[in-house]
Amino acid sequence: MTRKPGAREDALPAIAEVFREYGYEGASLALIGARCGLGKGSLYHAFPGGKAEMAQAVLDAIGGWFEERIYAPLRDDPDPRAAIRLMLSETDAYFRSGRRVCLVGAFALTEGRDGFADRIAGYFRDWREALAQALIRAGRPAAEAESLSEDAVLTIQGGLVLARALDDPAVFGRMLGRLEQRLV
Amino acid sequence: MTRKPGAREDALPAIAEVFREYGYEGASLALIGARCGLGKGSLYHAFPGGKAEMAQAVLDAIGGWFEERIYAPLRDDPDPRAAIRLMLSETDAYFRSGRRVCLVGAFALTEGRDGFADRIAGYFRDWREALAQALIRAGRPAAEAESLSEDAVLTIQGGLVLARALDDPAVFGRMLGRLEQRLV
DNA sequence: GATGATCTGTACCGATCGGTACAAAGAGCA
DNA sequence: TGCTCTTTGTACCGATCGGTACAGATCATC
Repeated sequence: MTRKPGAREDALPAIAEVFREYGYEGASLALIGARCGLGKGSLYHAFPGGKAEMAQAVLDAIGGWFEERIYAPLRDDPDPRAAIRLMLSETDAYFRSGRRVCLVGAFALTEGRDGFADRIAGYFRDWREALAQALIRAGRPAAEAESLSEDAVLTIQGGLVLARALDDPAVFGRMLGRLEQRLV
Repeated sequence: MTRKPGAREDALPAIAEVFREYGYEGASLALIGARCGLGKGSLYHAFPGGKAEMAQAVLDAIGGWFEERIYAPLRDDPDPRAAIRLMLSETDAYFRSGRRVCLVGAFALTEGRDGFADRIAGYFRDWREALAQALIRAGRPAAEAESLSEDAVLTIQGGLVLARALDDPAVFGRMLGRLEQRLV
């Protein structure tokens, strides 16, 4: 009888997009409801914890997506170089070649004291560790892999900030190109 | 008779800090007033345009600081390598070695449609251009200078995001170290 | 001290915030 | 068709939002 889990998953992408565009504070429930075509009743039925639960669910969904599509191959793919190239192409696709902003990064800059800090830190920590592992498996010394992976994760975030700030998505593409040279 | 300009300048650092911590939407006038010890009356006397004017004034102040301390030396210092090292040390100091967040970057991720977009874009464009000029004067080919300067500006922003997300300021220091290797 | 302009604290405005209450609507089962 | 439980829209809550009005405090000047 319970369609609840389905409704939750259906609404998540729209909610994520609102958070992405307006930030946590700027994303009002009225806006969220309008964007995913749900009244407050439905919204609070799917997310009894309100706005905070919506944000946590969105962060979890994003974390799950990256874990499955990027981190897991980075750790497990028998060809680590292929996994790294996959990471770059999936990253390019996910962020729409720089036209989309990283919600986790945006939350990191403004929020943090709302119980999101753990998820935010985990997202970046997992990314860095998975990439470091792939680099080591590709034959890099451990110290170099640590440094390179931190640099890569941070560079992607910076690329998103700058592409958005200059309103020039091409920044993101050029950054990915340089990253590929450094990584493979 | 008019102490207005003085009061404005005095309040700006506190206002900037509130915007830095809470973002534009999250920074309420009550919070701003409390933080700089000014009532709404004084606040609106100094900034008749309200919150938006406060934000613009803060962005202008930040832009002016960087112009004077970083961009101008980058363009004019007879020793471009020294100017680049100065940029790195001033950047480290300004962002408190990664403990402070870049307000311009934070605004770039969430806002933009409030008339701040020009100032935000200008801040990064000026930085990139000034650094490219220094690199060219230091003997780099133009194409390489363009690429390196874009990479540097974006890397600094990424370092701030990651340091904040992981709650680990050391990320910022390591990033500056790598940047110095690439630039000089 | 008196005067006139500047500055500031307080009260208040309508709008909107996140969140709750609840009754009507919808869906499965008999 | 009745019955039950889930789902939804709407009205509403107190709190707070950004912003305004304005009276009283403060100050320079004479």
